[in-house]
Amino acid sequence: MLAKQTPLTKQMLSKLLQTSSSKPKQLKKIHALVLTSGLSVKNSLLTHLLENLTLVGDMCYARKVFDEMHKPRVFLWNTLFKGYVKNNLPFESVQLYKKMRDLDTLGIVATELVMMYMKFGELKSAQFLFESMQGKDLVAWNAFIAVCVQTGNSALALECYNKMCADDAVLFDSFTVVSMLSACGQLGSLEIGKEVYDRARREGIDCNIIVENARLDMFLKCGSTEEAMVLFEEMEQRNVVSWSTMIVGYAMNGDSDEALALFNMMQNQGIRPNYVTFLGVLSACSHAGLVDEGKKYFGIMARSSDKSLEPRKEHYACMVDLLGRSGLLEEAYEFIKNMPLEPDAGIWGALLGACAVHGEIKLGQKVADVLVETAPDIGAYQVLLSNIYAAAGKWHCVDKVRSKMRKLGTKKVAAYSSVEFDGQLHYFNRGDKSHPQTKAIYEKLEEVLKKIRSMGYVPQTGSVFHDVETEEKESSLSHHSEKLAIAFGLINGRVEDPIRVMKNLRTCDDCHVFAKFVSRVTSRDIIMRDKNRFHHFRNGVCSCREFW
DNA sequence: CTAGGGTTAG
Repeated sequence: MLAKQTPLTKQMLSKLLQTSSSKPKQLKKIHALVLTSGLSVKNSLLTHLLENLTLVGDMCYARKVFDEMHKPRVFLWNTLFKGYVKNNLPFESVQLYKKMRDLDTLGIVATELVMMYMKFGELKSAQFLFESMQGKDLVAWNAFIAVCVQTGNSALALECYNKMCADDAVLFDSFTVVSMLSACGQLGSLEIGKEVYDRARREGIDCNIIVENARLDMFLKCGSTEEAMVLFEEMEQRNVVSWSTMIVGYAMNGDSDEALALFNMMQNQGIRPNYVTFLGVLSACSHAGLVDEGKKYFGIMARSSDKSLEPRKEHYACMVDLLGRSGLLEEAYEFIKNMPLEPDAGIWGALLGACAVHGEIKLGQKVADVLVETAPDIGAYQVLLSNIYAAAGKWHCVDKVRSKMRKLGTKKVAAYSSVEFDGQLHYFNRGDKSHPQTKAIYEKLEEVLKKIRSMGYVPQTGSVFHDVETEEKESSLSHHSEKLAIAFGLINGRVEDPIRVMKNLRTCDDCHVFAKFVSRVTSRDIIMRDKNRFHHFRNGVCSCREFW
């Protein structure tokens, strides 16, 4: 009764729409109320309704409401698109996109949508939409390339860059260059990275500090600390990102002394370190086993009056890594238990990694149990646990972990290595026979194995995690992806150039020993990047000094 | 009312 007599006001409707968020039926009722209220229906009033409908997933009704709107603004299109993304309806969104095609808001919304798909892990949808976009402008191309790199799809970014270069309608700019240098760093593609940069120079693109920082990072991620240092010294300006890039890069390349020296120089020059800088410093300590120094720097952060330098989860993970790697497993465990932040999978993962390095079964098991709860979908942790069991010869436990993984559908990431040659990346899996030079590669491998065996190389069968006979273990080991990659490098590269091998996972003991021997008998430098760090092999010695 | 792209770390 009362409701009928009380005139419905905009404020009331707006309130109503804001508070009722989760019941589709209620939302439809309110919509009816809006339509019959006689109030002039403004888009702003319908915005909440649209948002709520997309939240509850009633996209059909959301579309109906949207179609009733008068000249919807960009953000309203966006709301609907976001709804489609969230409810995983790529085809509807493309349909909507086609409708939008005649309007001038086209590019902006579609670009944002493509990025959103990528960030949701919907690679196929993102590609589908991106390719359906007609007359893409520079920003659209750049956005796609950038988001590819950000989501770890650098190979796709490279592909896209080539397509963009082939398209006469767009020219690239410094944004493109930065993303591409970043992509080349990820891929370990030194030649292509240089090519991109040289082309930018030729075409008169303004190579500002961001471009140079990206190039610096590219050199370091490709293991070329020499070129990075030359560039760093030549740079007209250096900001905190330049310094941090150097510190992080040198730490990753195993030169902790240089990393810490850079940190001191930076402070002497009055550049304030930020939290990323400290991540580099801590990781430098970690890779060199400098426990006391690491604690010192962590203490500096914790005591700093600068709020932005308060240790974050990543710093705690670094400390766990530092303690654990140095064999202080119990201390690392206590450190986690006492930390003021909620430990995440990355922190527990660091401890599990350390348990694996030191063959610590009991603690490893405990940590793995925690990780099954917090990150059941990350196969790497289960693999670590199973490796710990395997190293101790507890094969029935290995089987248990494996069958559990099978039951949960947890996937292992397959190991692969790559080597760049002649501006082209060559990929190898374990036991790979797909490369056109397969025959020559395996012959080279045999030849080298024979030579280094006579010099005392013994396969480290301890790093085979299957319960098989020794002979089988050796043959399984000898075809690891990094060995194939090294053999490929021996055949193809110039003798004076190092062989740069990029591996997606941690390398094994045997491949590490193998690379040392090979660097000695062939007099070639081998630079190997694994998931954690670089190993620079020269004349039978590795830069890591056996601590990794 | 605003609203698409870039560097270090994860």
